[in-house]
Amino acid sequence: MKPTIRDVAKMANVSISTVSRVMNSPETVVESKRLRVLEAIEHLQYQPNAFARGLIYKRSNTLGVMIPDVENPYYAGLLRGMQDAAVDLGYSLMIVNTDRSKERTITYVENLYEKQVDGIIFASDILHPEYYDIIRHYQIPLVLASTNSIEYDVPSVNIDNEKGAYDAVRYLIELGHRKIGMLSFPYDDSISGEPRYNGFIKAIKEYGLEECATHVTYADHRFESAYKAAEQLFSKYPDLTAVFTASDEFAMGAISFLHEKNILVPDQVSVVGFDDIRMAHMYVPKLTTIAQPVYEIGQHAVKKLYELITEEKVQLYTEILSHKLVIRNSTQEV
Amino acid sequence: MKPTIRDVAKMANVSISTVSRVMNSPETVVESKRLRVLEAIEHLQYQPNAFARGLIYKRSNTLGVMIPDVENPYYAGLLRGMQDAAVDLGYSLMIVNTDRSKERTITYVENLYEKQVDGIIFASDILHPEYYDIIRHYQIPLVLASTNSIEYDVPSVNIDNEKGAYDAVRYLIELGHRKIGMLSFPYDDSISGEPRYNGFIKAIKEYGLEECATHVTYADHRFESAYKAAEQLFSKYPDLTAVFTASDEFAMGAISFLHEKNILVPDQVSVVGFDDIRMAHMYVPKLTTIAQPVYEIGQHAVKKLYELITEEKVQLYTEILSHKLVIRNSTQEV
DNA sequence: AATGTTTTTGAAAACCTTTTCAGACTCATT
DNA sequence: AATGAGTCTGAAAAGGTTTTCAAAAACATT
Repeated sequence: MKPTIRDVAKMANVSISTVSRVMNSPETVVESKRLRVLEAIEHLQYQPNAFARGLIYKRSNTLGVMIPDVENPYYAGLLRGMQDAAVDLGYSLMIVNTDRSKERTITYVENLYEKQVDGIIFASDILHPEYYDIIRHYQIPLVLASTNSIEYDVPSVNIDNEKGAYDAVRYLIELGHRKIGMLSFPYDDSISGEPRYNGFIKAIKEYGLEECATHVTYADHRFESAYKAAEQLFSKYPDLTAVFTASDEFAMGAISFLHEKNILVPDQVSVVGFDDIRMAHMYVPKLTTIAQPVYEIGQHAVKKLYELITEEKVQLYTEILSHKLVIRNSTQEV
Repeated sequence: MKPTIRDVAKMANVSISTVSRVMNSPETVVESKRLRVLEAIEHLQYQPNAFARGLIYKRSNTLGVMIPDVENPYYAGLLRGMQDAAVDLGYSLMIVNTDRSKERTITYVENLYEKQVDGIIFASDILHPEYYDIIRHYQIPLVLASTNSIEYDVPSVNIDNEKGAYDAVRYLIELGHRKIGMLSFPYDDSISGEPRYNGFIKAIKEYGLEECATHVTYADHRFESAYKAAEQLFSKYPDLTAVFTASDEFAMGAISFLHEKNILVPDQVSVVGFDDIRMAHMYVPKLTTIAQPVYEIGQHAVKKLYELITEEKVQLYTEILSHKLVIRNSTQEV
């Protein structure tokens, strides 16, 4: 049996109130008793029961994290930042994979609510009305990480995806590339699909390369489909000298395809990715990419959630962290 | 304010006992009342409070997972399997990164204990006596995933690392390689360092290649240090035609190094990895590797922990899942 | 109609902690 | 020695649920 406060009290020969006080406001109990209590706690290896505490404080010191898929390396970095910040603030994390399934997601929200999480971080997916409604209804504090919402007024931490894409493409143009294609997320993905595409378009227009606007193929978020999309892209536009991809995984898909066709990267085709996942610098060639500060996004998201929980409001609603272009070996002058 | 069982009772005009019964043994309450209660629950969107329940059942339906580092892609697969199995069994997961730090790990155990997790999965690290003692003392059910313990009698799910390494090296030998090196984890890592090294040795001895036994360099678990280790290895033994690496990340480190030295893989040097992380088939070249059934390891670990929690014992103590050699493009005949 | 049996119900205790409140004790002041 | 102020302590209530137990209600049997 786990020792309870009662056992400690008995052993130290004081009331349970005194034991509680030793733990929560030790200065109010005389030294002699305090020492006895401390000794008893140590001896029994007593740890207060979080259920009983939760019942009183109505807080669990636990945060729910909803991400599409732990296996995606991009989220791993996010998680890492969240974890570290949570530990600092005395919180634990409960992580669920939504797989971008509405049904699953809603069940998980119910779960997290029942488990009395103090707040939820919803990461990297579209905040559908169904999600918003239920979280809203339960009145669970919510912040968005690596995504944002246009329709709803929810605090978020993200980067400027359009600007990131723009910077990537401009870099290619400045290297002298004129025939540039793009491997895009689906356009209806308003989080990273639409803005990255828009950034691409903006850059090419600005430099008068309107004809590139059609050099785009779409793929869902996985490597395999990026590989196929690259195949399509290059069969239609074989004279492309550069391609901007919506993620590093897409970049790898493209490079894999090109490698198989014996097209050299970067000698014949330059590729720039997005995200700067850990693997980006392990790849052959090392990827030139737009680095997202994933770790910071994760950290800031939990800090913001903490702020929301404790102050019930948040200073800075929409936080945009800055990306940067990391130049490695998958690009070169034309 | 969150609705409580009392609010439901009031609205349905019954006692709280009846409400509780509707939720836990509905057949014992007459239909008319049951319907009224159900309606009230629906209307108030009532969810029972997990703290109060936990206090009674002494269970949280939450499992603690301790892994070295979420960012390592190998663990992501593990986690995925655990998550899916946990959801099936009605459990949530609380995940912590130990960073292989003793101090941190012990604090986390205390945390998880306080949060009343029903059990702990300890993954991919050595179960130091300090860890074992504290978990043991708190009497928290424990299973090991992707690791095992020689000193202590703890249920575990793992693969046969020595056999895996042996199979990898034998494959290289059968391809005709005679000058084979290894990039090993530290030998004092008794989980994957020692057995994989031993498997290497076993294979080369069996084929009379004793002189290869010295062609080994060591690195900690990260890419960068594998890169350096590869540098050492090839500067000492430049005529190696194949190298077996203790992980896919190591394989990538080796290939990166070789690529930079303009040594072609697999044309001049064959490389075989270990783990088959998701990235392995995205790499250029796609890695030949020993595939661990990570997803299954995760799943089985959760199931085993569940068994341990509910039955207080476990059928199969040490579970060894089978690996397989996946032949891709980083190896070829000599 | 009276009795016995079974089903259904609600009151209250239990789980473990924190916190309020009032009483006991200490110490200083007259 | 009596009073007052201040410090320390323990009893009890509260938090939300499940479960036991006894009472009430429903039904069946004579």
